[in-house]
Amino acid sequence: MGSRLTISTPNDYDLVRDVCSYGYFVLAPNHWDTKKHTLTRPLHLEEGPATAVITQTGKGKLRASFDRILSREEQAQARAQITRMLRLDEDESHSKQFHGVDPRWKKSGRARLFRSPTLFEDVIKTVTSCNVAWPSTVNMNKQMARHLGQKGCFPTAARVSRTRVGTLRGRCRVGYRDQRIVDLAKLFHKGEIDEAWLTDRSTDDDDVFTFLKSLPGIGPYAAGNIMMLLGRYSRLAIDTETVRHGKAALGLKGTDRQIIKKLEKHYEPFGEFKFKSYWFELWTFYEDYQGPSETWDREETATAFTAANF
DNA sequence: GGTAGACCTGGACGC
DNA sequence: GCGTCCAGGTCTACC
Repeated sequence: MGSRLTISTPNDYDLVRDVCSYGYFVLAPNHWDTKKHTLTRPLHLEEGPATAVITQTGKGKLRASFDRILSREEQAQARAQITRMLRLDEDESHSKQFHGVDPRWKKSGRARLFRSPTLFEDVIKTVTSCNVAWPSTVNMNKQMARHLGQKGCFPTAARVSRTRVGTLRGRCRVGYRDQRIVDLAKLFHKGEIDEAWLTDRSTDDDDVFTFLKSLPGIGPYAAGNIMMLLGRYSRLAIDTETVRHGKAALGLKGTDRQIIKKLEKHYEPFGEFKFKSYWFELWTFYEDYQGPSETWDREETATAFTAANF
């Protein structure tokens, strides 16, 4: 029997709703159990990998059960990673502020977007989502966890920085992203990505955006997406899905360039929460087609979430 | 500052 | 079952 941690959450936290809120929850090594409503996730800790099964035990309370005993230090590390992943740092007042700006989500309570236990994983997952259909993103993450991750964990920056580009391409099927992924891992491993500066509220959004765009493999879309993952929601991450959403859900007309301008204008009133307003609109559209997100299974989304199905 | 073409994978489609 | 086409965001070279 392993360690069990009780984790306090904001009162409005809902594990089912708040985990199943962004596509990364179905990407390896995350496993969402669609029946038991638990999140299983292997974490890198000081003495090696440990897998957590996270369940909601009541209002404001989660339980994380591990497959081995954790030291005191490891318990603190696990808490920190789970807090980041589940966005437990965004308290009720943050949700209320968002719902004040965009009341459409007040009833459902949607306010948080699932992310990864580390910024490195978020950045690599973003790169694997660029210029590919969703099934390839699913596969790249699955293969990286399988071939490079210790006991099924997502690989660390140190491990990826030592990996040959041919291995990433051949085994993990990342294609031309191979060199960019290794270069990003080296930057993280050498400590050249200053996470404290990126998350500091006094750092300007424009400066963060400019810095992110200077990283290998990160363009305007990826930088906008990583800003969301850093908790900065003042920008959109515009890709072909955004344009499709503008046409299909908002009825916008014109060339892609014109539609993008109209989208920027459409989301302008949501100010600091633009990304959330956009994302929950898009998410609702996906749920209308595929059913509630808590019923989505990784393998099913890999086949169901193709452009042809939208 | 704007744009064309290359990059790689996997799904869709035609035969 | 095989071959071909296409979608997807970033990067480089060029105007």
